[in-house]
Amino acid sequence: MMRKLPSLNAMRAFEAAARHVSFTKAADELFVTHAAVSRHVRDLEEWLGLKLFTRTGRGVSLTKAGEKYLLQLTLAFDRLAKATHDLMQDAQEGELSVSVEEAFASRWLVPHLGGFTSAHKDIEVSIDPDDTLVNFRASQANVAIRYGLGDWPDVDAELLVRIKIFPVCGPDLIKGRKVETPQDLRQFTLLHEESKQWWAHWLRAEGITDGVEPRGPMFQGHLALEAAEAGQGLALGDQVLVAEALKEGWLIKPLPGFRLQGAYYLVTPKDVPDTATVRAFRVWLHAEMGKTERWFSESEFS
Amino acid sequence: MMRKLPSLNAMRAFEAAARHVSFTKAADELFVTHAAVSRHVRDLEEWLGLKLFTRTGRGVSLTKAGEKYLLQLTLAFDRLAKATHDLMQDAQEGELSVSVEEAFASRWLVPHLGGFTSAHKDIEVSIDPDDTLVNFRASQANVAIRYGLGDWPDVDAELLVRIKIFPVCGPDLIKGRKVETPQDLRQFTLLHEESKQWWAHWLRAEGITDGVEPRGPMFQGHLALEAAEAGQGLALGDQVLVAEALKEGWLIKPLPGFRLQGAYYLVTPKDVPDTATVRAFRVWLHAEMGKTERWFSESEFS
DNA sequence: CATGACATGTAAGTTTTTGTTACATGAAGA
DNA sequence: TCTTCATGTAACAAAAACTTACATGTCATG
Repeated sequence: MMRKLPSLNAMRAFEAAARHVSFTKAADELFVTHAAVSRHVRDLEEWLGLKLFTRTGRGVSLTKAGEKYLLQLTLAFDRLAKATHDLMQDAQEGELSVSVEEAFASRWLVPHLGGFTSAHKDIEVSIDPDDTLVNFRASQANVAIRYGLGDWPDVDAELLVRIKIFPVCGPDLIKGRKVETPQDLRQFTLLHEESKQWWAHWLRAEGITDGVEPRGPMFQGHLALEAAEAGQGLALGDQVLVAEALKEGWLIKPLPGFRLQGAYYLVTPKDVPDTATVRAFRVWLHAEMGKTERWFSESEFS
Repeated sequence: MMRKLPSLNAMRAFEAAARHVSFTKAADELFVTHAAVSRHVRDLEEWLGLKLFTRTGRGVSLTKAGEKYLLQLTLAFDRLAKATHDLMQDAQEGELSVSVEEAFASRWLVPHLGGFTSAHKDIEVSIDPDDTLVNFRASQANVAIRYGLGDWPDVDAELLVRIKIFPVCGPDLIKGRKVETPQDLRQFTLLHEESKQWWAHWLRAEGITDGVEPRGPMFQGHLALEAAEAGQGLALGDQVLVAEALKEGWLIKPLPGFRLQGAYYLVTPKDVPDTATVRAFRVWLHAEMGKTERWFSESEFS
């Protein structure tokens, strides 16, 4: 597919001059001097080997060839301009792709997202579950929500909420049993999540050095929490991920927890300004997360 | 009509890269290095504020936005290429506009042109009668045929035929009268052409200093010759313009003439190479003019 | 697993294109 | 005839485009 094309800028200058039948008006439209337009048209005529304008000392008129060319060039440049405008319009208003951990997706984002989509009917949100930090260069995601310290390289990260972790389990698991101290967990199965070694942290924070084994079944993503809801043991959850389950009574919080250094962050490509869509999502996310936090701090689980 | 457009070259580079899904192949097609393509695509993505490709370390794949954009850009660039190609094709093969003096047009070119057009059915010839030397900048003419010394500025001029002028008149004008010396013209009306003061030249060349008035009715273009054919007097003609009339007997040549310094030239814009059409016309013109010259030199009128 | 091949990314420097400025020319109108 | 309007051109300046050299990452192969 070899296209033989003259200078595209010269073609553009010709098209404007031909449309206006005036080099001066074309220059105004293109924000250059008339001399630039004159130069471009001359160069184009030379390249083509034929005359596009006849000159009359005080202006120009189109040759027949020039008229034919104008018609086609206008159509082509219109198409380029429309395609470009539509593309940017879509990006502004159309699609938002969110990269997020599986657990966060299913336990917080999906249950809450209805509020965002109903308030922004023109935005189509797609959720890209990914337990690794998004590589914005290799992904279509516009934003990511990620647990961590926020110090990832080459991205901008804005803190959403600091995390507290605590044991949770199904309400039937400890019915009729005494669970008042961390030592009381000895009799139960501790459910672990693969990517977060939080049980060891919790036990250490509670001063437990022996008697309670920090080992147990290993689950991917939010499956540890689902196993806990199914009565298979105790898992460690954070207030964001278990808020709904606590609210509904699927999980209870038998013992206190502690605040982690980590937090959830909204992550965007480094130094890339928000599109309107990303901006809207960012604003909504802060507000909605604020609601979850307020609920939790005012609840019996706090 | 303000179109907001990114760098056209960047769009072109993107389109090629997207079509090939390869920066390297696009670079090959555009005769640049991969680095230039990479730079253009990066700049375009930045301008648009969205990603057109996802990068995978060993190559690229198109985003959905990139796919949409490719579709439109291919259509637009195809149109630009086709319009350009068609235009040059037409110029090569389609149309020839010849600027020529009225007399030459009606007395030589039109009667002979059928040979050219029947041998080149794809070329549409238009004749632009103009008694002044063509200004190629302000005219649609590709070529001109012009009498003169060939030293006009800013054009290329190629000699076609040197001119001889001599008196001609209708066959009935001198019937029963003696016309053997220039002095014998005293009894007749001398018909003048406005732009060429040839009678004075002819009389001087014949050594006539008195007795024959170099004044008479003044005609535009070839009208002096037509008046001569109509029996209104004697006109001075050249072998090219009067060949047909002598051949047909509409004019006779009662007295000899002499060779002028001037000639007919084929005139083209300066330093502009022939298109195929102009080339074909040039070749034909030389051949056809050669025929006229041969006929004249072998005839009783030479 | 190491290495080579393949492909894109980037910065600095070079080349080309594009644009500006100043002056020139020609046509139209008062 | 003079002024206004519009395009043309050459020389110079600025910006865009391109190249070179080096870097990084992925994939395939031995």
